[in-house]
Amino acid sequence: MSVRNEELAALFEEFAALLEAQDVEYKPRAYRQAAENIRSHPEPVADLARRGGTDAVKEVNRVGDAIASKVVEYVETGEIEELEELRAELPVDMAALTSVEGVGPKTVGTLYYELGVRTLDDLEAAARAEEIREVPGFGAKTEENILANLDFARQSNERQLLSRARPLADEIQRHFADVAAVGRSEVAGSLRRWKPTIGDVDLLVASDDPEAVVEAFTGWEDADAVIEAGPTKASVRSAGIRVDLRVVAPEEFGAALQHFTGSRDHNISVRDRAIERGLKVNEYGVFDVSDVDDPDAGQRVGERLACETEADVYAAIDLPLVPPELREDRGEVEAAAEDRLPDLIEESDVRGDLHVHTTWSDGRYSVREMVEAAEERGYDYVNVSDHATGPGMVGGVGLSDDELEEQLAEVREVGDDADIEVFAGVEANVGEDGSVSVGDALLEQLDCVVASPHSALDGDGTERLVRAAEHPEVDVIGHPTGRMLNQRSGLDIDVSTVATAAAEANTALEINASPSRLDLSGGAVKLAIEQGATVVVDTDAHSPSNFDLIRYGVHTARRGWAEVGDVLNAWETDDVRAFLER
DNA sequence: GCCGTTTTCGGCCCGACTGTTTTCAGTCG
Repeated sequence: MSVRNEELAALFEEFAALLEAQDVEYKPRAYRQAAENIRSHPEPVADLARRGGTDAVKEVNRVGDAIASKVVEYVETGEIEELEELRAELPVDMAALTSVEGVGPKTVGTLYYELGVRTLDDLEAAARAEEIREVPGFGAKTEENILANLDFARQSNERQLLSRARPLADEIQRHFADVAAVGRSEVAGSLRRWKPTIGDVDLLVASDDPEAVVEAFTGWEDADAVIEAGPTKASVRSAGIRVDLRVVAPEEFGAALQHFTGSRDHNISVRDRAIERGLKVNEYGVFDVSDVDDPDAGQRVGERLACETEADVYAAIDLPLVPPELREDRGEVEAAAEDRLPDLIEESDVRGDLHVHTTWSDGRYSVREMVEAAEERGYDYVNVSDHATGPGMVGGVGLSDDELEEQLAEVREVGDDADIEVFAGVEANVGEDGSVSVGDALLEQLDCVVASPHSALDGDGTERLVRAAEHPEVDVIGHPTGRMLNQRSGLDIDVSTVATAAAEANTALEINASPSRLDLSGGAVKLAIEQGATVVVDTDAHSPSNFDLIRYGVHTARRGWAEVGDVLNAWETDDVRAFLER
């Protein structure tokens, strides 16, 4: 069983917290940044360690000799000696304890040394016994807050899917629409960057009367609890999701939006570039501090160059506007500086969907209904791709070759009546050995064959997907890793290897737009495109309303730097047909 | 611990809020 990036990231986050608890400076930040970059690395870092040792692991941004050798040590031995030593000195359940709102590494350290608190249960017992308020630097209020936040920490440490967070953000914005003090309001943070899962919802509001906005926010009917509320900033919990509000002056909205959209690492790159130019960037604007003795003397020191719009902020450091989806410190600042940012695909560029189900398998609408829905959306083409029977298909969902043959007749008939191109397809299963679960004779009759892994979804899937991609009748590899967000991480794949094979075989790699999948991920899409592969954004629709999920897929494609030319279903019908026939 | 068109040594993003304090540490984003 291979080591997952998530597991490595958690280790280094624990490392960072243990160091921070002991008042170590700077190292915690280095460990946290490394952890974050390992987590979001599109390929298993453990594989890098096995294949190329520390030098290969150092390819990960912000990972140097020391952390790389710890990765190798962990992959080889299952342990990191230094981490074990730190754990021995501070034997606490760091991840659980710091998941309590308001409890950080320093607090964990103090409560362990003063009261012997090691677990959430210890923490609750100490709070109930009113022991925490006796510790120097703590008081009754802190103790109450810990008790109030304990239950929430116990029940939920999952990140939220976009499909929950987006509608919640929309809901608050509707609430704000009736508040006179609210000027412009925008979603910021990871939600605006369309990360597949988000920790909280960040909202930014422009107003000359911030306190009225905070009041309207904390008084929002769906706010279950107020976490904090100051003059310009407040946080509430709603439906188990933390929502952070920040209110800024209208003339500083652009600088604030840039700041609160992040990512943290992107902003560090932006600030580094500003520092090179004698400038300072913060949430209030870009300032020329070259003639200022102490640039850190206040929030608005020096001559302000920009702040009204995000474009002004980037222009002040000689960059074009960087789209939010690219702001992950994956080379976008360098690309912007060299004027080679991609011309990203947009939702309106999508011309069809190549992965759609009907009542023939587990869809809830007929072939005709799904085709009509695609027509109504203004699509030029749609591929009917019901499940074939095979590995991973349970409960009689998948169709036999004979049944597929029957369905083919119906799809052709509907296609004859339709104003759009109707491709006859299938979603076949990729077996553990990379074989495809439908007979070649039938595959040859079909226009567009999607092949997806549905079983044995762990371990290394590279060879398996390469073999499927090289099958002459396969046109699309559906949800390549089979991951389900928050549930299973799916196959480990060497994206470059799979993408290279797919590019040579004229097989497209799917970006499955279902919010619980988003598979491939944005990082993997970027790698795939760099290898020359074509991607396709599909909704895997089981009903007409599912076609709306396309936006999650398009934004994932944008996170992968995809342009129209990279995305099969942004092409015209004839070009798609030509690709499928190759 | 990481990193380099100011550096291989000496810096490290930066500000709001809270609770505990008489000026600040910890947490969070």
